[in-house]
Amino acid sequence: MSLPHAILTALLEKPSSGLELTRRFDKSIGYFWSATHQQIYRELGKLEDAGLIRALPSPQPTRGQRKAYEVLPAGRAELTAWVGKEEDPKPIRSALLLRMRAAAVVGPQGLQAELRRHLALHQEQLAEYEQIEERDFPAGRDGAQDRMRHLVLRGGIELETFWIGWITEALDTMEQLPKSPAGD
Amino acid sequence: MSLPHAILTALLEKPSSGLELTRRFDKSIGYFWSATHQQIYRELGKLEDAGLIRALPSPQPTRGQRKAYEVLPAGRAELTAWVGKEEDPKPIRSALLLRMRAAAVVGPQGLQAELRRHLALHQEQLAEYEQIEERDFPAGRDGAQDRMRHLVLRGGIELETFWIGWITEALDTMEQLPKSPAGD
DNA sequence: TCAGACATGTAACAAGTTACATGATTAC
DNA sequence: GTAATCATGTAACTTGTTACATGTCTGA
Repeated sequence: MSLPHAILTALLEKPSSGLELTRRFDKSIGYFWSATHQQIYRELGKLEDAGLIRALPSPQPTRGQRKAYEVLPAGRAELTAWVGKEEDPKPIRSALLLRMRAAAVVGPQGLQAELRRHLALHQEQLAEYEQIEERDFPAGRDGAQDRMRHLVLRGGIELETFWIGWITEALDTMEQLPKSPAGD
Repeated sequence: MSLPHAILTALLEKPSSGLELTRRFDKSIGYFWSATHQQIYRELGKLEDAGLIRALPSPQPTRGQRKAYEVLPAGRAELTAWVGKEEDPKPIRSALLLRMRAAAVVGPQGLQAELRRHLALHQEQLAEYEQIEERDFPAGRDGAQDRMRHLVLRGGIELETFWIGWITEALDTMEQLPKSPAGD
């Protein structure tokens, strides 16, 4: 149940239309909560019905015409309550770790190439985050908002760093393995 | 599309019934791919229909009576193909990072307590993994299977370590913050 | 015999994904 | 006027979650 809260956060930062939100989810917000435009439109509808947001008054908001939303007090209250709510961390779901386990059973054919490909992707992502860090969080700026947003970015950076480390470790290990598939 | 492959892996390691699988998902496999018994039964049905697994011959497998499955050659082939297939990493979805970003907008009320709670949970999980590591991967054992399964566990350990580090960092930062909510 | 554990399953729903449909605006 | 882009939306489907229903087996 986090998508509505992601949208509320984004709209509080800046009232936007569905497509603008989609674009912002492709960038910053989507770095830790991704969503497609279909999900976003569906959720905007629900949030509006629930009275948490409203469409900004505009000419005639028909199909094809831009419709921007802003957060209502009830929406801000809902988000505020959610920030401190007890909610257990969801168990990890990593297809890559799963594939490694499967490889232990049926042999690693092809997995090394995949690992190398993922390594490159994570390195790219890390580079992107580090660029954002340099640009948006130079030493010195330290308002409360800045620090918290910097923490979020640090999370992304450290996660990518973890993956790069693990994949490197995995590749090292697998290179030392005999070529034949692991038999039971 | 990983649940079927998680099940195939588990069944190759050891033919099992639905409930046994559920138990194994609560432990080892579920550490990186969780599933409830309802998901598992549904998926077992599909895999059987697809001819990838079959029920082991048994008395009369009616409702309420144990029904064990084993993997057929087609199932092993499917899993083998999947291990090396190109499949991009899924974007991260972290409610905790999202809550931090929301806190930057509506203020951090309650978030610190949540962070402390999560910190404790992650520390517990890490301790559990480290116990498993000691028990199952003592220095010396180094078959190909062992090494790959050890890598998977290392992934879990390093991920928990990442979270512990990040949350600690976050708590440090937030303790230095002024008490008032972050205004826009 | 009946309580409790074991075991499989249904149903309804929520969330996420994929493909496509429709209308408005702009630039040529 | 028509192609490209902007913008909102529907529909169908898959995956994951929650609550509950049903049958079997074991031991007190």
